[in-house]
Amino acid sequence: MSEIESVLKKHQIRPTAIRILVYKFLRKREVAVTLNDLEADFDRSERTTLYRTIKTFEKNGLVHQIDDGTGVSKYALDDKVAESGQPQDLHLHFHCDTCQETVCLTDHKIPHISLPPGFVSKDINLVIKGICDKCSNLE
Amino acid sequence: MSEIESVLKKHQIRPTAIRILVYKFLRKREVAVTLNDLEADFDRSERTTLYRTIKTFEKNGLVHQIDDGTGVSKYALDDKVAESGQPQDLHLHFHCDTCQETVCLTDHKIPHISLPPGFVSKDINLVIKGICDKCSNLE
DNA sequence: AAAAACATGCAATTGAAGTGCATTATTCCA
DNA sequence: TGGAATAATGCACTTCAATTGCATGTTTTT
Repeated sequence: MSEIESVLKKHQIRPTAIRILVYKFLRKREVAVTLNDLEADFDRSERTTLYRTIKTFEKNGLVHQIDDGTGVSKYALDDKVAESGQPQDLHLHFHCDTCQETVCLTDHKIPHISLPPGFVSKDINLVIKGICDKCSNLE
Repeated sequence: MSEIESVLKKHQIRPTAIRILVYKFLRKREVAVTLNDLEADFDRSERTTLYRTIKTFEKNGLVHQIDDGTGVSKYALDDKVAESGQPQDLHLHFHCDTCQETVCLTDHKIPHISLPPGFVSKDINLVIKGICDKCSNLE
């Protein structure tokens, strides 16, 4: 059994052909991908199948969904999870206004933010927009 | 001329009947509103007109758009701007999973976040999800 | 008062997300 | 093993927010 298959199985995901391909695709990309990105790379496959594939990955904690404010959902592998089995720590996302790419800054933990009395925090979404390292070097 | 009219004019917005009503509506609400909220309160008026009204307000710095991750855009008055003419400071938004309302925690400034070399920050979107003060008191 | 600029209303389009259902593939277990 | 049960896939279709085009109505300007 390949390494990829065992990663999927560890997450209770049946390693079908498409799922393995989608997983490989996510691995290959360092940036978060949209459903359209997937579709563009998988002419042979159905949008719905890709949609459900990514949703299955998400449900089983293999990817996380990113809302970067562009109005289109993006997804990225929870690499740490894939290896350790521990849920991915909260981290921030950076969206580049130039190349439109969104990346996980996995090493940048979100600082603790105190809330007014009565507010209970369960989840945090932090997206920073600007110019990414690749694009700023091109200027 | 009413106070509202002068606020609109200060922002180069012609104070038409609908615009004044929309502004009043935004004032009345302490939470961010969706287009649907507006529409529900303005049977007489057209969705498109409300849409364009809010977009005009946004373009002229009277409201800011909030993406709280629900997939529906919300809008809230830039109160400070309305008074001072200065752009609203970056602040965080809180979305309550219970009542589904989103509020601006205007007094909570977003802490400085250092980025890796090459990344330039232009804008920050920080949304915290959980239970708001009203809903946590009800438990 | 006429022309120009802007606001409004209605119809229609777009695009992402999601659902229903029939078909195909895989797993389970007698 | 073979057939029932379960899950995955493909296709069509729906939903819903966002947005645009265009005709009409209203202000503003001169």
